[in-house]
Amino acid sequence: MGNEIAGELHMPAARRSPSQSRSRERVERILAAAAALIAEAGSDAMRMSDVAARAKVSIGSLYQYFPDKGAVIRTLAERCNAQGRECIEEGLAGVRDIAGLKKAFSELVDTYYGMFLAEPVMRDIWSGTQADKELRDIDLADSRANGALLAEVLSRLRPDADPGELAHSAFLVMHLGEATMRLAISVDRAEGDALVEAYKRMALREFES
Amino acid sequence: MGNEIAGELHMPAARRSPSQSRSRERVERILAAAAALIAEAGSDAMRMSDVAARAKVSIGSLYQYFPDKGAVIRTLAERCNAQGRECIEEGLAGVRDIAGLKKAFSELVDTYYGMFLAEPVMRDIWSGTQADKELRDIDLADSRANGALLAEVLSRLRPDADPGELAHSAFLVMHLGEATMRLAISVDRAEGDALVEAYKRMALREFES
DNA sequence: TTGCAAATGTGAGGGCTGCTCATGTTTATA
DNA sequence: TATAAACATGAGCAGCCCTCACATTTGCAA
Repeated sequence: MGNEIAGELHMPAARRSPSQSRSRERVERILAAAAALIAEAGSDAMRMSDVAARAKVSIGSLYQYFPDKGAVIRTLAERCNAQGRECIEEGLAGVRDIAGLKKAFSELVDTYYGMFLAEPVMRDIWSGTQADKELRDIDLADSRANGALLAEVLSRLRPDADPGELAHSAFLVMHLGEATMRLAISVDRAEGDALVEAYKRMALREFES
Repeated sequence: MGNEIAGELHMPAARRSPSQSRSRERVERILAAAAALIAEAGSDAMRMSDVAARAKVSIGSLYQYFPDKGAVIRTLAERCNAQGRECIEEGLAGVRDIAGLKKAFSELVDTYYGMFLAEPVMRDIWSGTQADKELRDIDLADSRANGALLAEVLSRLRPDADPGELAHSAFLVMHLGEATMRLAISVDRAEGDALVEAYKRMALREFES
């Protein structure tokens, strides 16, 4: 509440801002330990005491940099999102026409799907435990940001269309993309692939007309 | 694990099957108390001790009918789903052509949206805490069941189309419908309405061609 | 009605986990 | 080298889910 300290790169909910390089390293060790534990057994089974132990840090230290367990997970989540956003920005960068957008979007979906399949942390955080309201807010902000990127391209390619409607459409397409990923990794691989393909068809059609 | 007792109407995870009418009443009181507490502060803040107190039942009794906290929530969730499924079955019953399907689907989406907006329990369970893996499985089964209803109608109206593809498409449309509802109630009303409209356009287009 | 077994009800307390805080240690600065 | 501020530590507190040994009620046969 009364924290006036400015957030650094993906250190949103820090209780004490690490000003010495030693503690920067500590924070990284904590996050690495948390990621490893989540990859092993999921964020629900992750115990704060285990995180501290694996990071070779006392629980007290842990709580000096993260106000609670959720904050650790949220920090990891935001790093995942930042990585994803970078992909999207890159992918949409050179788009010149609708055909190009379709191609770029299609490839982006595949890339994202691959990331969801390969990254246990990403899978756990987004497909799994969303108990935290703040995590859902982060998810929402992510969809919004990604939707804005898409909407920008779309409104450039279709200047005659209503910008507001375009924005809603782009937001929804991005959000439903995430939902599709979550669904796809919850079922067997073959069905997941088919569902992702079905999503692509739906989304691409949205770019036409 | 070793429970051979058959599940009754929406009593899936019961530890002891209520054979006396008195205990039926008790179970209903427990569920009503849980629903009320969820409506007030969300399932995350719901304490088992509070549920027992409000239902005028001891905690021990509570745990005779529900193996754990998740089971209470899941039972409530399945009741919601059953209610929703009934709506969908009714809505799709008289459909004779694609135009009729579009109209029925559009109305169904509005009905569902209204339910999400009005029912705090539904909102909490589906948009909120999905910490439980088994809850997500219930969600998935629900989408699948609803998707099957839609796929049946679709394959009747378009006998030439590939049934497998149709099934995937219907499953996805239903699941993304839920995702859209969750999204819509997370933002302000005006934007939520617009997003639901955008979803409808996307979904209806899926029924054509 | 009475007596007995099975079903049902009870709530103090066990166990686990997130988190705090009083105390000790290291670092930066003069 | 002295002093203050930043940083580190881990025993223990608080709170919650759930169990279990014991009490009560119900169904039913004698």
